Amino acid sequence: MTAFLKRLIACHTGCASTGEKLDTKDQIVQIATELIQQRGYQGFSYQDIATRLDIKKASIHYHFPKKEDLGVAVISAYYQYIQDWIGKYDLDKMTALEKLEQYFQFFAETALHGELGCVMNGFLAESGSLPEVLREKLAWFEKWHMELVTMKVKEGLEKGEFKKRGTPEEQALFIIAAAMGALNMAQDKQTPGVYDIVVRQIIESLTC
Amino acid sequence: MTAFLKRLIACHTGCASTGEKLDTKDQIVQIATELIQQRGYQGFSYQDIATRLDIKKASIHYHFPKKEDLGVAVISAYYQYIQDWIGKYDLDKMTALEKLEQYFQFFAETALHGELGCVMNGFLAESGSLPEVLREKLAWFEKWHMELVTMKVKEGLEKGEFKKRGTPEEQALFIIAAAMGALNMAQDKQTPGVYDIVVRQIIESLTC
DNA sequence: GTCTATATATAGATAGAC
DNA sequence: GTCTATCTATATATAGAC
Repeated sequence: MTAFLKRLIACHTGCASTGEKLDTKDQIVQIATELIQQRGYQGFSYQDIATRLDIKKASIHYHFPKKEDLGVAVISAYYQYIQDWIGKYDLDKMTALEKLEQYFQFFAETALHGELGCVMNGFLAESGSLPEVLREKLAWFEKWHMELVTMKVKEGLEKGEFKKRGTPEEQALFIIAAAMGALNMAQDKQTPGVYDIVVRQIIESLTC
Repeated sequence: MTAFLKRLIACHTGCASTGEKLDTKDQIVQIATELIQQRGYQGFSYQDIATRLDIKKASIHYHFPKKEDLGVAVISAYYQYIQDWIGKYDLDKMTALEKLEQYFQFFAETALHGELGCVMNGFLAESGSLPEVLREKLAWFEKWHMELVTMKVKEGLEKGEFKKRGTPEEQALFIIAAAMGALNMAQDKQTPGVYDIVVRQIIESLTC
């Protein structure tokens, strides 16, 4: 497990006892991530973070002069987090389906299995009022995200594990949309286990 | 076409020429809906609406004393809008698939086929900071939404139009998640036609 | 029903001391 | 790197005149 992952999980589970000391800058990114998942980008303030860390707002401006700098850092960290997660596995020994299941799993863990929303949704839902630099970073992430899933779909099709429906890109789009939508729905706590249910439906529709 | 639908579309297409005069209260709800789709609930202010209508903030407070009152009204209007839409059709003569396609179509129209995001996502993505009354209204809407789609799935299963995968509720959850996710993804303008692509994938996975 | 005026709180951000 | 102090803008909301 990578350092950032440890930190993210440590924070999500109560900010305690990983034995690893975090510097303030990382802690800020970590807390901002969580707040964006709960409230969206505009829904958190430097004061919220300052209160949690028991420091002052001005200290946060030292690390991230503008709020959009922090927003960009959150997306970068999230990207790195996923890359690290993937790096943990021996991809050569896995089937395409196992790789896709792994994808669903880390997607779920970043949201604590529905306790929090999808990080990207916290930005996307407000994209009409996001600063340009954030919209660009968001587009950059989503492009990479699409490529990641498209690769997995292509592999599954080549190996005959997945059923072909439209182009691989279209199937990837469908997978991402369903997974993101499920994480978002999980937030209103109406249907426990939405995410797992939706993931099972996606896999079934891909394989049989 | 119902009055509200006319109004909503009129607003979305430039607030002009339906021949129908709207009262201020309806116009406020209309504009708030659009702003929530673009920026989320916290992303718009009474000032934004006042500027568009060329009135003062205080006038909006007359109609909706608190912002959460306006938020609740937006959800109610959206519910009514969908009900009215459904009422336009002769449901007896339609197949289950046609009914589902109709559902996807009005879902798309409320978001101008991807020009705007999903109304509910504008709330859901920020649910961690929503006033209690709004969270309740949101849950009420989503419960109804689920029942609506579940009914359509059940009908399709009974008629043999849809393939069974898990329970009808699980299939409905999957359909809603994918559709909502697609509308949200459409906002970053990266992949033109995401919504239509995803809808086609959903239908294919249901029927073959 | 809309206005002016105002209250109060909080936002993002900067300057400069330690 | 964190602090105090402060600036400026804007948010939600209310009171009372027209």
